[in-house]
Amino acid sequence: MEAAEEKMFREFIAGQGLKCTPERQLILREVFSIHQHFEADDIADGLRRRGMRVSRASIYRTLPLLVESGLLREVHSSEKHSHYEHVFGHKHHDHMICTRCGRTIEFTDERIEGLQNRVCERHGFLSTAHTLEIVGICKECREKQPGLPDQG
Amino acid sequence: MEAAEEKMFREFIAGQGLKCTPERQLILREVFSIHQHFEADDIADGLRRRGMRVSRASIYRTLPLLVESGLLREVHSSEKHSHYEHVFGHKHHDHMICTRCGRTIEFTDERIEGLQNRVCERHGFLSTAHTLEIVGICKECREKQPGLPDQG
DNA sequence: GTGCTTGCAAATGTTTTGCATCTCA
DNA sequence: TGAGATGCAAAACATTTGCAAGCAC
Repeated sequence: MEAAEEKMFREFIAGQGLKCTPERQLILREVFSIHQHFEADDIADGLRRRGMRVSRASIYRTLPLLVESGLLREVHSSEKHSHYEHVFGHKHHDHMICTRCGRTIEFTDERIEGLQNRVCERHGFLSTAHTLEIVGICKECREKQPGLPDQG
Repeated sequence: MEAAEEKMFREFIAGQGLKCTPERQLILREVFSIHQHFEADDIADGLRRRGMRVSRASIYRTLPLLVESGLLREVHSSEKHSHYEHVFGHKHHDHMICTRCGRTIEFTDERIEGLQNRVCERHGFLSTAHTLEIVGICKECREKQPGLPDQG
């Protein structure tokens, strides 16, 4: 049976008058087989490892489609190249990123979400997505290195 | 009289055992003469236009120093290359970015800030910075094109 | 004087694009 | 059958780096 994200993508593709090619399906499956943040090259590697050959160009052409369709979103503002994560099948969440160890901690806070909506309403802004990233030093790294300041 | 940001930078530079070169000062001044978001190339262009020659390499080497010193921060998660904005002399704020017209609306919400700090405390995370970007469609664009959904 | 900096040019790495060929709808 | 896709290789960019020469401290 077809995965729900494949159905969604298929519908999006059709709705745009585009075509559902085997390459796009392979990319989609690979994308949803990775349960963490990834970049274009991870998809290329993953497919190659399984012996499926899809050109980088197609990957770079497909990822924006997945973002447009709402299945993916871009994350990680400070990195040099684009990173993505699933949207579909994952509850919305935000990130805390540790600058010491690189760990990413996901969190959600309904009250923050609510206040964001209020801000949008106040400005007449129709929100389609948002990204909240807090960078700093995680608990483990702080414990490893005492003497760091308290909450800044 | 020397601008406050120059003094801060000078102190940071000295504190790191680095040197205060004319190139670094030119870059700093150019950075603080731009009152909007910018990228490395804008600095190169600006300096060139005024007949000051500083190599791109020096700009790329200096911007990270300005970020480290706390005078700049990186913004714009979805763009391909790094964008910056002043921190010094500007109250912290977040962004709403319109996908129709590209407009950036700055806002602050003390309650959101407060909740972010709470989340950090709860996770034992020491926050050094954060970025909140809401993307969507601004009031003006919505009014120009009725029929868009309400708050999504 | 020494070590950090600079500029240049070459290298790197990611993403985009032109084009001939192919294929889904 | 025709618009849209693909793969390839080249191009386009942004950013980094090695190195010799220069300059701040």
